[in-house]
Amino acid sequence: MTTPPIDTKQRLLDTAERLFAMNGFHSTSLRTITREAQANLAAVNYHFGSKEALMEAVLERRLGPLNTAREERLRQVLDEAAGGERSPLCRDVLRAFVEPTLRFREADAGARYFLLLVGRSVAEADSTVRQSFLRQVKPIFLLFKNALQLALPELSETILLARLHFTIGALHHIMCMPLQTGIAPPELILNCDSAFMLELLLPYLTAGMEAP
Amino acid sequence: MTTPPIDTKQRLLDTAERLFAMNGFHSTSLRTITREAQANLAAVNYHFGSKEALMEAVLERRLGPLNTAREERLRQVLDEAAGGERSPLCRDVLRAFVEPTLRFREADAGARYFLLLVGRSVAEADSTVRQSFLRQVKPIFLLFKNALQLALPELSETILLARLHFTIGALHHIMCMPLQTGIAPPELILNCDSAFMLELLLPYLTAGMEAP
DNA sequence: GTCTATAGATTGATAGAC
DNA sequence: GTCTATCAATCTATAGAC
Repeated sequence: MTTPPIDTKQRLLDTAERLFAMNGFHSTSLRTITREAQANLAAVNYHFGSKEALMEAVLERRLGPLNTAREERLRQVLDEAAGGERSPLCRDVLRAFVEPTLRFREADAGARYFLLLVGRSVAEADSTVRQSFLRQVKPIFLLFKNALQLALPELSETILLARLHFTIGALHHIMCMPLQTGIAPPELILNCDSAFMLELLLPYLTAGMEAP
Repeated sequence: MTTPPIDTKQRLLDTAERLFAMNGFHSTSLRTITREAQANLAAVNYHFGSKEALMEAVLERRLGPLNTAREERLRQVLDEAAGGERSPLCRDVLRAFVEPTLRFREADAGARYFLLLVGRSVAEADSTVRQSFLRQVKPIFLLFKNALQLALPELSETILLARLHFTIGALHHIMCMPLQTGIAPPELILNCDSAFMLELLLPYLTAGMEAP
């Protein structure tokens, strides 16, 4: 066979994921993507319809499974707590969000690029890209907001929402920084393993969320 | 006089600040900037030399004064503590960073756009823009890192650096979200006042930083 | 300093052969 | 599905008149 190891559509997704994450949506041209994916310039429009549809597909491919994993972990936590009628622990709820993310990060090299892309997509200035991302995370966001309200019933909704946003911000920021030069500490660079990162994140996020 | 109320250079800075913040560096063309600033297309290259130099100037104009204010507040905190030989309080160090930022936010409408731009610049995919921003915040970052090491001598440098990054992430995220639709809570939107925001931020950040 | 005009390059998208 | 060729629109930057 002279066909490449994986099909064109997959190669386009992998390449676009990496390039969008590293250089941004607007700075990455279809020419660059198709060249590096060893595909024809017209391939993106044939397989996806447009550059924006390609970005949407890049997000969807990984966000689907990741959010499913988060949802299942959260359900476990809630079931264990609601079997009795106790509230879930804040730390367990946070772990149900963070741990699948970090575990996901170790799946393959592309996943790491993807998380970099996610970290950047919230702050993305282009409204098409940002809205596409927000649309895909809104359901899981609301699920965790509700779980946290069970864990911390004494907090007003305003304070809880604000703290959830701080949490998301901290998490996304740390997924962005590792690939960057300069300010980021070497221990947090690309090769940092998930267990270590989780040990750094969980105490900080839990303490912040439970602050008086 | 038929000359406009403020000179062209200022109008270009104001307009670029707003458009870069709202739509991003790459999605904002010199044509759009000069049109909205009621200046000629060639004006940017005459006054600044290039589009990138314009961005650099936009960042410099506000980051200079803001960082000076942060530095002075930090010096006060350190002086009060070191006059005796006590360590500064973590909360006071954090407040020295956050409060000038929020106060700055109320100065004028442009400042609010600027903080949105700052929130986006850390995660910016374009390396020129990101590097330009990081270069301008690195000194103040190191100053606060040192102050926090005085406040929390029991933390290892790795943990402290990680937590400082989480803090920066939470702060920048919340400066980005307010102008966005969808997920952000209405209370955190554009019109949220600084005192309220400070009351939300400080307990969260302090608790996270001081976590066991 | 401000303007017009344009160079020079790059972009996303598509038509049509194979 | 893949390819070539190309369109039409965009962009930054600059040269040169006023």
